[in-house]
Amino acid sequence: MHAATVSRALNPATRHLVSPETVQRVDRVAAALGYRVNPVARSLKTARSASIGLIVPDLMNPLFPPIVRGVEDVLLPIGYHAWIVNTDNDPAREAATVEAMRGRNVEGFVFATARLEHPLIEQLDAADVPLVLVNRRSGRPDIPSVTPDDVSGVAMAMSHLVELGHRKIAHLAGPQDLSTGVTRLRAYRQSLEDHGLAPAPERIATCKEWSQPAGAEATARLLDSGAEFTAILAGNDLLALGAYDALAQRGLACPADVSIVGFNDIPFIDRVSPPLTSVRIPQYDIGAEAARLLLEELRDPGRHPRSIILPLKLCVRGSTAAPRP
Amino acid sequence: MHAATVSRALNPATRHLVSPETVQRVDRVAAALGYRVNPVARSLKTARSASIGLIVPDLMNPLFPPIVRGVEDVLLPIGYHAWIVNTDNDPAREAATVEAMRGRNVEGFVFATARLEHPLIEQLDAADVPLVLVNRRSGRPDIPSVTPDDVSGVAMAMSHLVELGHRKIAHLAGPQDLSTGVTRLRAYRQSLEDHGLAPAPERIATCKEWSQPAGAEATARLLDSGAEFTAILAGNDLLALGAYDALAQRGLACPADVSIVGFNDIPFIDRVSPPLTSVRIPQYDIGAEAARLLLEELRDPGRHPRSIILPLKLCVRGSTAAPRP
DNA sequence: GACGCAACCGCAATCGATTGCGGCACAGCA
DNA sequence: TGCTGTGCCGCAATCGATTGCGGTTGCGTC
Repeated sequence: MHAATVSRALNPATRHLVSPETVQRVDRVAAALGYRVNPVARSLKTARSASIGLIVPDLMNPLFPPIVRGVEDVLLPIGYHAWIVNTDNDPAREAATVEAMRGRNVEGFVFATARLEHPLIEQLDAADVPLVLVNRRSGRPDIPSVTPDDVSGVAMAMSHLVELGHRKIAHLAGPQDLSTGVTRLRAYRQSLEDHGLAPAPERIATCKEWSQPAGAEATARLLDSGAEFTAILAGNDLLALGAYDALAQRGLACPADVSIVGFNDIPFIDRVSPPLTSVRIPQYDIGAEAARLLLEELRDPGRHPRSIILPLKLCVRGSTAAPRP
Repeated sequence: MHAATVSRALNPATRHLVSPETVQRVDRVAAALGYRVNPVARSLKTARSASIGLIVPDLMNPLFPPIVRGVEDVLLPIGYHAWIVNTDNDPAREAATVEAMRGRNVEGFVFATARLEHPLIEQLDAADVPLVLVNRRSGRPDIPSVTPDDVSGVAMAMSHLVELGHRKIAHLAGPQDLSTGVTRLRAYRQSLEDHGLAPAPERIATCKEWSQPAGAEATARLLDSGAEFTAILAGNDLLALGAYDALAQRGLACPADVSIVGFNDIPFIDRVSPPLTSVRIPQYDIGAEAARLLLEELRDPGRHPRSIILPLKLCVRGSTAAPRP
């Protein structure tokens, strides 16, 4: 019994090259010996690994764990594994990680860290490395991605505020080097126009990062500038929490003085005080769809790249109310 | 120039076997060619991999991401990688994962999933696989672990309640197949005794899992049973949130009617209403210490196993107050 | 009975490193 | 001059699989 025959018998793809009796014999002996193929040796020979890299900026941001779960739940049943790493938004750390993963023959990547300008991603794409972006996109629209329908989400949030009677709506814009930040800001402007409201640049405050302190700082800036507004559309939930802080510090009440809408609907955000009205993003589905997309790419490398946009839902809670008359 | 020489020149541990001039020449050429050693080939030959496995029950539980970060931040600077997987508390999934990781030559494990009875962990330990348990321990005290000082934590929480004037204190106990659940329950009983309070079994409700619904269900059981209490010591924050729900459903107010103390101090728990008084666990440090412990084991396999207990801190917030007179 | 065709299996090369051992050169010493 | 010791380096085996190619076997056909 030669090793080559055993190899063929054990591999479903080559099993037909071996007689059924031999296959059976191999199976029996393998089971008896507790034999397992060595993935490292296999990977060395085949340059594959049954695993993909999952690049996340920071797992401590509650937005990402559900995405991770979505990816895992699609991959594990078919014997694939996801290799997860945090980058802390540090390009050097990201590059080192990607390098290490490529050296270990990962078959593709899911990136949750895309920036509009992202040389590493463009370089991988140019090298025909299968990859899918999640949540955020890069500036290159031809790279496959799975993202929320930010435009509709903002539109829903804005309509909600307008219906409540708000006319002066401020926006805490996210980082403008990220697609989410840019898209939501643009959608905010568009939405103002759609509702016949005048644009008011002084009601827009940009945050350098998606964090609570950044949100607080930006809100404080708005308040200090003397801009008038009765509601805030926050670029995401963390910024909204920061807005809570800034308002509280000024003795302003939410929603009595200012209504706030968040974005993402992260876990537990329905438990804060007041419960945050937020646009729910199907985080788990984003991860799952990304994994499926990547698997398609792996199976059929020449395929036309495809991107997916997932629908959102507005969750109305206690942070929004009609403005003071 | 033979491959063997190059190998030796590139490896810091064997570099002294090669003349300095040759080392320099190799370095130059390697840099010029952009040559990287192939980790897969190296791993096949050496049976090492510069990576460890990190087994987590569920990343969506906010307790775990900081632990993951702690582990990563210690490993990455020295060129090691952590390979993270969720098990969903499913032993089969855990076993499959561990199997896959061992096949890929991970050098050790950090387990955040330990149960008191845990055949897989005992089996790995018996096979001299380096491993460290975090957050929870197994029934075998000789297996290295990094855990919070649950006993002191419970004592602090209980003292806080007693000082406020509470005498009838209930406990939402966690799963009794987990060390954390058992230890905290025991510490609760001990603490009653220390304060000269009579034990009251009817004030203890056990939860099958660390989840919000389980906490709500257990609290409802306590309320339905007619047991008297003015405060609840919850086994962890999720159970405490569940208690919030159950109280609210009965029209009871926290802390006016019932004070609640949580455990873990997960992110954002200071933002719920009312902000939860909770025992803070140094999650990041747990992860970091575990990684350091594991690295020690790898460097010096014969070493005497060591466990670490980290101190806790009580964060007093709005969910605790003096009982109604 | 000779031939052709499949089906099946084994040989040996290959993936890219690591490492024990032996050989060679050169220096030091008698 | 000859011998020993040391420092470098290369040979070849090895890790454990995969795979192109060629050889063997068995069977059907003329």
